[in-house]
Amino acid sequence: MIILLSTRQNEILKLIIEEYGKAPVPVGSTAICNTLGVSPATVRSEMAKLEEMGYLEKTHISSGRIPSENGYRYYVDNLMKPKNMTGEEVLNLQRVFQNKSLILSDAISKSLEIISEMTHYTAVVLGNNDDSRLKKVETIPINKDSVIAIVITDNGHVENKKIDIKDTNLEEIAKIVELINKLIVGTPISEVSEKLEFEIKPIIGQYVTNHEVIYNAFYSAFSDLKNSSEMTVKGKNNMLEFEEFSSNAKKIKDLVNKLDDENLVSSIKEDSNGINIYIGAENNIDDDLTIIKTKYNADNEEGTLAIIGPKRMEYDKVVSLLEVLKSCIERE
Amino acid sequence: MIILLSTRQNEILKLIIEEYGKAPVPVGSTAICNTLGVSPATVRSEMAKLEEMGYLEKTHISSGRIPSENGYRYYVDNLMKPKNMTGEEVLNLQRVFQNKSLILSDAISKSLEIISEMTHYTAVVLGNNDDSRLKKVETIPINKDSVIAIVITDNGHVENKKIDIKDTNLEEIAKIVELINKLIVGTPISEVSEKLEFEIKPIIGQYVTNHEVIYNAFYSAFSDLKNSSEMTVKGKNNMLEFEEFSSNAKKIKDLVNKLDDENLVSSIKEDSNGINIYIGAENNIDDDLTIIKTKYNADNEEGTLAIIGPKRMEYDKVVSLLEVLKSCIERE
DNA sequence: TTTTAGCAATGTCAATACGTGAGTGCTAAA
DNA sequence: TTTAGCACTCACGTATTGACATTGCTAAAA
Repeated sequence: MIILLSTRQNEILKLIIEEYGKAPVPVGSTAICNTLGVSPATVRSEMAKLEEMGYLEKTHISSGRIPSENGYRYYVDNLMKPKNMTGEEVLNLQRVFQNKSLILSDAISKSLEIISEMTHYTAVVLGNNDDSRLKKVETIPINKDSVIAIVITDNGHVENKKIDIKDTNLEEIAKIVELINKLIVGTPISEVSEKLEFEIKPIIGQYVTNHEVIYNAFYSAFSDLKNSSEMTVKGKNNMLEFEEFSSNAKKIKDLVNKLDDENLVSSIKEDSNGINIYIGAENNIDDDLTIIKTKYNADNEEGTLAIIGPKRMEYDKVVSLLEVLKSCIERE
Repeated sequence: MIILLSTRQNEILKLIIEEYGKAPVPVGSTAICNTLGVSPATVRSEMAKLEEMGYLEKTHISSGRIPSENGYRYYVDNLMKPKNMTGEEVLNLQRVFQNKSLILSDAISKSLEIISEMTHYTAVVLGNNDDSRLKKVETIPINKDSVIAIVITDNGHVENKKIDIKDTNLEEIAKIVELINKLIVGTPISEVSEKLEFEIKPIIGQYVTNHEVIYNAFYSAFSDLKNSSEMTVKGKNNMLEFEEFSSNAKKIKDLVNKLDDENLVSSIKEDSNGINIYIGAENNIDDDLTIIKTKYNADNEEGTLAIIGPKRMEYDKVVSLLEVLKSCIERE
């Protein structure tokens, strides 16, 4: 149920959000009365109404107001306008994608670095190459004791494992490699481990005596590829410098740990298409943070982009940046 | 100039260091008088002498004593005895190196993880594969627009780059790969970029029209290998939990940034053989930390191990652990 | 009916003061 | 040489205070 606000109330909410975005200090009536052309008392009575409706909060009885999560929600849904990016900033992002020697995931990672420096927020990409398929496996002997097994997907990701060949020999390895290349190349990475287990293992078990070592090496290379959900975080420590956190030791440790924990950040994975905004308690990471994320979907590679910032972050700017970035990726 | 201490003074210094190791609280005379079998007053007069000699400090005029950096230095040089590790702990480390499917650097990284969990300190390895040589390069086409260039060293490290082949063709790439494999395989990684530039580039420049893209891909793969000084940090956030830091927001941010900065940590690289201990100001990272490090030198791979902890860290334990680890690596 | 001026009320923040407890140095006796 | 006793010092936690910002309310003004 959306409660409609008067034009002036909209304006006040927006002003408070903008003001609070500059510094996490409660905004008083005098601070914004000039912009509105009314007296502080008038602003105060409007503020009281906005508070009653749940869009503003006080930190204590005689403090100014801060936006509540509902307030931000209302702002994001009704008040926010896409921010026009200057050509310069957008250009920098686009340039990254014109560099053809970068594979897609590197280009994304580079552009997130740019965004995190620009905004001082934290930028995350979770690639899950769901659609990529096994392109080729190969072994290269490096000395008398070991060979390197190399596994490549059709979107250019490479994994490698060392195989100890003391208990086997090159011919047996060659046989297995041939088998894999014949039977399971083209299989989606997600299924490749199973295929190895149920289609290849029974065969090699019959005529390769010491197949365990080789089997294990490929198995683990495949799992690595599958799990290379490849989380890249840029500007992780940016978050520590925001005033609302920077002098709170406990919060800082908390944030450092949360942003280091791969599982926690990867829990922001499932959502609809488009740009999704999770304000405070709406995300399951931290009530003091907002996470804005979107899926991307290039040819054969999909993933999630996310920008993490304090709740008072510049929503309009981040949304616009993500839109630009997403279109860069998908135009690839 | 070493000032000799009486047996009792040695004992007091050692007790204070041990006590202060448990918690960063100044140690008073009563806390250790029982162990020594003398009255607090006696301990106090000895403490006063130790302070005058520079081995102890007070935080304020009526506080207990804490060890000074000189005190730790004296302890490390004269008092500390290698700590006997329990079989269990050592065994865990050794097991890692018996797993033949791990290349050396992965085994080291895994064992540092064990150590950092065990000690709650931060563990770092700086591998610089000075002696490794180029084993093979290879290209694998993944779609009509691009091939993946793969570069392998004789100690099993693999790098890969995407090459955009819009402006060239597979045959030309094959020629270049053949050339590289003929002419510069076996070259130390450190020299391989030069060789590429001065021996290969002139040749391919003559008869491969669009060689720039291919050349650049290999050049950048080689540089990546060379610069894969591959710093691995385990237990980075452990440091934040030590009482002397855990409630100091500024210090925590400071530590997080320092431990994130690759250059800063890699400045702990050059030293003599054996185990080196840098207490507080002796290291150039942080006056409140001690860094214990040692070089390792396996067949064709060398690097540096380091354990970072608060100044009151368990010196004996860390030294013993590093000795065990070093011998594990060098026995490989 | 809406807006505003005026004012009491309330809470933050920084500075100050106070009491307690831990620990020291010193001195004189054991 | 060691120890008991005592005055002294400082950190730390808990009030106390005053200055300041800001609110809500009320009554007058627009």
